[in-house]
Amino acid sequence: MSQNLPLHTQLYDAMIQRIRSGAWKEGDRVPSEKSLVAEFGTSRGPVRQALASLRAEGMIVGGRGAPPRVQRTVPAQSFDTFLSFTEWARSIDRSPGQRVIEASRRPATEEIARELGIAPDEAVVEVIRLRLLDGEPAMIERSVHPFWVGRHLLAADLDGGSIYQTLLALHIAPVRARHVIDAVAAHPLDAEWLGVAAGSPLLRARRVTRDEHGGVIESADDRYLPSMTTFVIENTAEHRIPLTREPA
Amino acid sequence: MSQNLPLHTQLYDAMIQRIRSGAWKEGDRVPSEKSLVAEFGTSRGPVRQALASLRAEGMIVGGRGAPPRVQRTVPAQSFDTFLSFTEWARSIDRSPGQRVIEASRRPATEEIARELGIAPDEAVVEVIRLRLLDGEPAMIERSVHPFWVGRHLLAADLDGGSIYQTLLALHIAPVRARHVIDAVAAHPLDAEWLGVAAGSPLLRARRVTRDEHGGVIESADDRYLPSMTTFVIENTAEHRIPLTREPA
DNA sequence: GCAGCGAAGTTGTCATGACTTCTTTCATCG
DNA sequence: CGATGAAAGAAGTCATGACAACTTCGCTGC
Repeated sequence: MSQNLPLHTQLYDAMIQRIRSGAWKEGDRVPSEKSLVAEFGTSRGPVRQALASLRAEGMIVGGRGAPPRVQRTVPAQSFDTFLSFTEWARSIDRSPGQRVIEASRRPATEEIARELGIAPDEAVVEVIRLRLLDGEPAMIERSVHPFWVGRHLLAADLDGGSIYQTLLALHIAPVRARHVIDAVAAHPLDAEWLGVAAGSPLLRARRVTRDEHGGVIESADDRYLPSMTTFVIENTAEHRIPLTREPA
Repeated sequence: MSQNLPLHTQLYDAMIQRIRSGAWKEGDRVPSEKSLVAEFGTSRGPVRQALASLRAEGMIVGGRGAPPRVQRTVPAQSFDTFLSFTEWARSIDRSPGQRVIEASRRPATEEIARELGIAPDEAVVEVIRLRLLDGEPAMIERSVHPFWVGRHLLAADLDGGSIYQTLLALHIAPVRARHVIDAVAAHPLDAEWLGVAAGSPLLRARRVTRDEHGGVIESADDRYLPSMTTFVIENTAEHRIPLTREPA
């Protein structure tokens, strides 16, 4: 499969494989570093680096004199999966669906210009979509893109494909995102699309996605039906994660 | 201050200090590993380990041929700060407050028994508190503890101290937590305490906290006023974090 | 003045060896 | 038979040395 990857990456992949395949079961002790070194024929460095990666994801815990144990067999969702509704739905074996409510080009308001890091009145492209999970409404996604990104979307087949996939094909790759999560009451229009009463509580995730140079690719406002979707975060005393509780 | 800590920990602390003090400014290049090695008089290992920790927290980015840059000067909130309302409020320079609405001992319902990993009808202690930020209502916290934990709380000065601090003093230390985040409509009672209309959207975080042995210390249901508090998460393509979007 | 190229510097990766600290296990003693 | 303690095993920590891959910057030629 992959021959030119660093050793520690190959080891990591091999270990993930064993955990997923059940060769290393949940609660099991992982083989000792010494035996792993012997098996893979490397030095201790790469082995420890691979184990450290697993540990950082919470796949294994413990150690300090004793071999670590397998903690979780389900890995944290990758960046892709967390950013793309389509990828996510597929990863949990649900069929994604969507209805484009609006796709328009317009000048940026002052607020949007600030969020996207562009000048006011520069053109932006706004896409509003209703997202479905197994045919049922799950969330409303409102995303605003600067024109250099958005122009590709106006031309694309929004009903069929995923925005994320479309952009990837154009080598516009998101590498960093910041999510602000809170709750809002459903606007009458949102409520109609989602099939709930106006004023119902919705879980809102506002997202700013950036490319490798720090340029903003999109500013999105996702409103989930809490009965369909939740966010789950795990936290340990050892590992700080980029999660903060902030005053509004 | 600390003399017996591992070298890489000391280096990490020193670097954090420099970032916070502004010696290393945001956007700056971090000194090269070679110069850090020379300055601290260690080998490259501990230096790289310290840098790796900073990187895992998103404090520095880049590298690969070029010295890394300082990305963020505000560290991710520590486990303590994220778990304890009191600690959190203090860390953002707001004064925490609270009113105990209820503190009671009762037999566990089936659902609560399952969450806490105890037998149904075993005793549990439930504490319901209104939490204030600068005197204003910010959230309602409902926490349920197994009796071996809760009995200390019934005896403690709940109005004055923090549950977290109380438990720490008893060597009951949370080390792992799982948060499920969604949105709910305010119950009439909650609404009254929080000073909003019944049915208003609230940001709900359900939390299960465990000790080092995996035993459940508390199962909590926090309901935040979205106008007072939000959760912020940062995500990069390189680092997976224990964050998932899940179907409800 | 600008583009392209090459050298130097820096980080990524890996091996080896050694010591410390903690856990586990097992044998021994009460 | 249980508790205690010693020994063995394992992970944590650190140093040293080396090479590869990448970035940056200055120099040269156009």
